[in-house]
Amino acid sequence: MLEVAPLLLGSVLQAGPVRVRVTEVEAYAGVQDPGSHAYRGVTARTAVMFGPAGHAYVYLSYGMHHCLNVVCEDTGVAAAVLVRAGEVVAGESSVRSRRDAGRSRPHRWVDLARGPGRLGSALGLTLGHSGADLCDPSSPLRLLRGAPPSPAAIRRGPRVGVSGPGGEATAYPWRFWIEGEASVSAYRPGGVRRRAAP
DNA sequence: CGTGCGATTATCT
DNA sequence: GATAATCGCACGC
Repeated sequence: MLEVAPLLLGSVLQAGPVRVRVTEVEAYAGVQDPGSHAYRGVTARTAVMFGPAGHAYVYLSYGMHHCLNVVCEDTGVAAAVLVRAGEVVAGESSVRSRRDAGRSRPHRWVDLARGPGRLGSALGLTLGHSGADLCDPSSPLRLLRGAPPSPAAIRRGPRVGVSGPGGEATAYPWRFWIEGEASVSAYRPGGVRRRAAP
């Protein structure tokens, strides 16, 4: 799975007219990872994470954000990669009709899919997308190959937003992103954001 | 420019 | 009934 995560960088997600190039991902193991939804075993929600690789796991975060994971490993082994950010490369008008609705000022282009919740909104995800086969041409949500980034531009660091007393974020440095991408540059690359240097 | 908090609901105990 | 893999805005300096 840790081998698959960086390979997702640069690939393209497609939902209807919208296409998003992935620039940031985060890996989650299954029962041995306290930060994973699969940590407590199989439930109705997490069942797809125990299914075959190449399917989508979509969940609702904080009651309002739909976040997308790509299931890795084979049936019986829970592992997934959370897609944290990307850049809109097609269908921008469809994205703006959702993202800019009821807002006084439009988003900057790089903000349209920066962050897991925003990316889910950009793609128009719903819980109905959970379990979709990303490799099936008839699926509403697909994963296409894109130009891979330069291997030298790939960075790795602590995960974001993982709760737990032991600091699981630093225990598993499983966040991967493309250095120099505008859609990730503001996302505390390398871990904690520093204040101005002394 | 940095920090703090409210929104809103599926899911699990 | 509590919790959560977040976001956007308000406010204080």
